[in-house]
Amino acid sequence: MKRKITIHDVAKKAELSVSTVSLIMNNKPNVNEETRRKVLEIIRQLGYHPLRSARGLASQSSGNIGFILTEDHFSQAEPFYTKIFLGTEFEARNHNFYILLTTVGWTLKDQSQVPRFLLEHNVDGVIIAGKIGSSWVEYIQEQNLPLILIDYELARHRVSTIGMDNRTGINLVVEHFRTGGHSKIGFIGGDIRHPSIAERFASYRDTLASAGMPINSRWISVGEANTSLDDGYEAAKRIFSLGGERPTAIACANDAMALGCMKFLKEAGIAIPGDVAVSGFDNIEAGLHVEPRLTTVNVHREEMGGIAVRRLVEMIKDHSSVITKTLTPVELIVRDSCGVKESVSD
Amino acid sequence: MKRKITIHDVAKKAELSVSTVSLIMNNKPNVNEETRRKVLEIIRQLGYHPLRSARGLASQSSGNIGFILTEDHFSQAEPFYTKIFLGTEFEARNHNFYILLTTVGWTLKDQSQVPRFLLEHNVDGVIIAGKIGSSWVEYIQEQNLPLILIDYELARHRVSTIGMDNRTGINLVVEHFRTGGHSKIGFIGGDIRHPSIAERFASYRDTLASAGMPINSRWISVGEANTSLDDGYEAAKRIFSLGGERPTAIACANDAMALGCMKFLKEAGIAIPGDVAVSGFDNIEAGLHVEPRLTTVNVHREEMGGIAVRRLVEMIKDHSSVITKTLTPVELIVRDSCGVKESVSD
DNA sequence: TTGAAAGCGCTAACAT
DNA sequence: ATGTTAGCGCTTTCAA
Repeated sequence: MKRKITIHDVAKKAELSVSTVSLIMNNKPNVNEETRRKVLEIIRQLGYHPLRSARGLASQSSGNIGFILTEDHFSQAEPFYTKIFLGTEFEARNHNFYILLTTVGWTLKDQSQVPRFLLEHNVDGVIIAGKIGSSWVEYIQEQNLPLILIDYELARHRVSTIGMDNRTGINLVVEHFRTGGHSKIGFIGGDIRHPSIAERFASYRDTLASAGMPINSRWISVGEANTSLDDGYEAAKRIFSLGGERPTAIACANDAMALGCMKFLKEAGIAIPGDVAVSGFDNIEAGLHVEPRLTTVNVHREEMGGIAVRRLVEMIKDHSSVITKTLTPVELIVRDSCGVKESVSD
Repeated sequence: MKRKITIHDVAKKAELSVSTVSLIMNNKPNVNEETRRKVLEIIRQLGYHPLRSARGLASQSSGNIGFILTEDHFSQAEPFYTKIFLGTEFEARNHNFYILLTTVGWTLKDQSQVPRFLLEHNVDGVIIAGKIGSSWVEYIQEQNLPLILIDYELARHRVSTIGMDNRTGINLVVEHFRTGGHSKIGFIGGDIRHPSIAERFASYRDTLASAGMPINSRWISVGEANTSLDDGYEAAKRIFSLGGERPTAIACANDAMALGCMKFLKEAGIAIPGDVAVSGFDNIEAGLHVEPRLTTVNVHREEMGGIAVRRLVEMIKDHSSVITKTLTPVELIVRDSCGVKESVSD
């Protein structure tokens, strides 16, 4: 049984002390270049690799990043947050970190709910994706752990965030409708308490206002409990059950609700985009498969995860606690549900 | 600055030695019940939690499970393997393990390709999902690491696997077509070298044969390089470009290819299911959004991941190296693309 | 049933 | 620039 190769084996073969080898393993300065080269070569020959748990114990670091998602976000059919998670996994490799994933309840009620990776000091920093109770943010900050929020923010907390350019996204949509000849544009928002949704709604209003277009509250539905397909369906039903003038276009705050909206319109015999144009936000897979294909706003989900990891690794390494807010860009994707051809010029 | 609570703090407060506390932490026998209770209570009071890396170093175990995916499986648009991965994440929590994910190339070419978690002994076992080069299996087995394959197997290697009941799945599809009045049933297989696809193809032939139905090689396409939507499209084009009698139903070996097949048929002006019925396999999200909605076979992806973790944890804890092959059940999901209503009786 | 003590393999002060 | 050494916090023989 061949024993595992340790740092001592390397030191012995190099006729040096373990501390020198350790310095080299960790790319520390103050090492003779020749020595470094020699040791590196011996390490290669021996196939030496330091044991993660030994490094962890000695250096009080785990090499892991915790990723926290609320249970309902995790179990969503549409893998919006899953994509973000995979983006973190991918980027983490470039920094020699691994991601530990866990789901939690909405708020931190008692100690038994705390993820094991926090209790066992098995992560060096934490990423939280999506809307979550502030108690979690507070708990993690009390542990002095670097923290990043993705697609969420808490006004009353100093915490770095990665978001997306919601305002520009909806602005592009509404402008696209407007230049395509629409003047009666509605909005389906779902749960307006989510910061991203609120921004999208605000941008809808601002864009209409600055274009001098009418805002009709009967074309707007933002009071749903959530932002699911069913919420979109119900919202559309609400808007189109009202008498009076109807909108000719509906900007939905996400693709799921846009799909629900389309479902209702189809059932009601309202033609898309003939009678009513529809747009979404997020660019989920399903939007490609519906008939007509959904016009939407693309969000770079994997990249958001990647950026979060890069920022977090910075925070871990530099011990810097500068608060940053990063916005990732979005772009309009014109497909068939909006009935407006993309103009050649801008 | 309040120091971290260690096992010594617990021992001191309990007026016992650390070894006794350790025994209790690890649920070992030969401890006085009263002592155990007392210590447990003190642990609770102190809010003590052992440091993962310290346990790891002392016990030569990491508390992690490695999950390996080939790069192309990872980056697939349709999250088939992602679902399996999330299933492992979920189940791992029940066993106090975390999952470390990594992607690798098709074959293990040189040492620098080996995932860091293997080199650093940072996993206690490994799960591989999907088709992969045998060199990886060999490497991991050389390390004496417990290993499970999901949705793949290697005839020449002794390794435990988790699969799905491919034969029953296709059997249900073909029988459904047959009892619905179809007698000319084709098959689109894509990359027949994948064991799951091969089983589905075999089941297609067997079912037709035992029903005494004709097998027409011109209704079959199994020579594609892959199993993507495009492969399905090309396969359908091939089949329907041939002269002579055409099939009235096509069983596709997965949903992606079924979608591609439908795309071709639509473009060719062939009605679904009026002229040709289509079925898939896997039950991916997109099948719900196409028009007509896709009849398919449901596969319990998350559960496959969960079962893999349970088996692997057994292997880790018992040091048992019994080889098992587990099949998860599947079920037919009748929707609109097959034009056959589900019969009330069986 | 409990305790003493020797590591596990590495990092990081401190010394040279 | 390199070496010595004391831990990091836990598990695990072995002894009592």
